[in-house]
Amino acid sequence: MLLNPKSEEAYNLFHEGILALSHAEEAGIRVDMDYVNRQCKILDRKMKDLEAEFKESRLFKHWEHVSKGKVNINSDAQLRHFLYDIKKLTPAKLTESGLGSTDEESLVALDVPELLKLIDIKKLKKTRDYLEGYAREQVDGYIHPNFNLHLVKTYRSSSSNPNLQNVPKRDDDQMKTCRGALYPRPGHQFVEIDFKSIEVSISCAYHKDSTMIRYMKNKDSDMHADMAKQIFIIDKIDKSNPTHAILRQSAKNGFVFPEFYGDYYVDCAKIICGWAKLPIGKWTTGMGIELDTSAFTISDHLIAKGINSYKKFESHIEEVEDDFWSSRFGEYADWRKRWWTVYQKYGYIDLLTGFRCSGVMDMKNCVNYPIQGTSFHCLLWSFIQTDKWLRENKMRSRLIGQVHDSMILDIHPDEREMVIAKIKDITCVELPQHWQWINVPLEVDTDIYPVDGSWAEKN
DNA sequence: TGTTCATGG
DNA sequence: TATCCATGAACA
Repeated sequence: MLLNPKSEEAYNLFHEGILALSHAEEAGIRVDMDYVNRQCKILDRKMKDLEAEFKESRLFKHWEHVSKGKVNINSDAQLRHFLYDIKKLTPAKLTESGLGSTDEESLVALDVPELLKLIDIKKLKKTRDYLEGYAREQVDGYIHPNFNLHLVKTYRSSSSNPNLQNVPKRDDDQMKTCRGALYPRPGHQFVEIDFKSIEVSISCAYHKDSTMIRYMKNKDSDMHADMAKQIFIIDKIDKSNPTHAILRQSAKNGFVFPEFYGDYYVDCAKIICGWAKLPIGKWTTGMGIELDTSAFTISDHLIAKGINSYKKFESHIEEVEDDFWSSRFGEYADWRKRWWTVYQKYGYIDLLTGFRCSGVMDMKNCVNYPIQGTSFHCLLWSFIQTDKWLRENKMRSRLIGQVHDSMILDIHPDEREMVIAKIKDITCVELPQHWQWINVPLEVDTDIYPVDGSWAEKN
């Protein structure tokens, strides 16, 4: 990737940035190697047991028979051949190159119970890979993840050896096993500070859409709840109601974000149904998540509103999409068109932070790169100021890493409140003063871990 | 070396 | 015209 800063300020951001990141690399993160060794043994045992069970199954015996006894259960190519060529099952989806997919979603869709064991084995193996990485990379009980600024075409960072930016978090078992290996220095505690929806905030600096700016400025408004109301045709979203929370999540992760990144109604309808547990095929009453306390489900509700088939739901989402881009966020849509036109004319686009993206881009790249890069630059600028402040004030606390929109610190408890207050000032006050094109308030979330607690022990 | 899969934002 | 950006392992 070619770094192309077009201003002294852009150059300086990365120059100071890589120095600050190198301080975090030098500090490193403590690894409990006894724990790593114990967990690896436990994982090995679980994988061995599952593999033995899998090899007892009729499915495996058939596989073994047709492959002349040379089955490699780690080979997706062999599994694909067996499932889709030999057993003639129909793949739920295809890969990029048009072959039958063997990812978790596709295997689950085949509804073959034995394959669930295979999925579990793969998951345990993946977990083990993280632990092996820590064992391989640790020096005197500390890992020193690299943070790179020269590898990503959007001008984000990346991390490697080991990668600190993709440590499991969503799956509780994987999260506990992997993050449970990593500790702060003795007597210290982890603190993570992350920007709330930074990409949405930064998108406002580019498109200046008045409706979206209102959403970001007004704490009582909630874009995702409003979309949930429109998508599911309900009057009100009460976030404290667990069912409503799922509907809001469906709207956020199945419609709003996919639309921002360039997806369209056909795929959005599918994702939303995944969240709401509605089938893509035939619809009847009594399907999907339950609304309220009765056995009244989301399908009952939608059918009562006239959406009595999946196809009708898809058309409904098409209308929601049309309204989303032509009415609700019309100024955002206009900006995307203008931005794409500029790229087609000049062959490049310039970020508000002074970096230039060029090379082959499609429209989605053109409208997403500047937002992704600039959002990270907000984190990087804050990281640099925090690093300077901690060093100038001879603090015992230090920055140890960064995950795109969050800073990770190893903090001495006596300094905790002062450090957190300073970082809140840097991120939410100093940063918008430094870059005056930031046109909505910025907010952060703070996660405080116990003293001497691992990265798995979030409160 | 390219593809596919899994993990994160 | 159909979700953006990464790293890393394993296989063919």
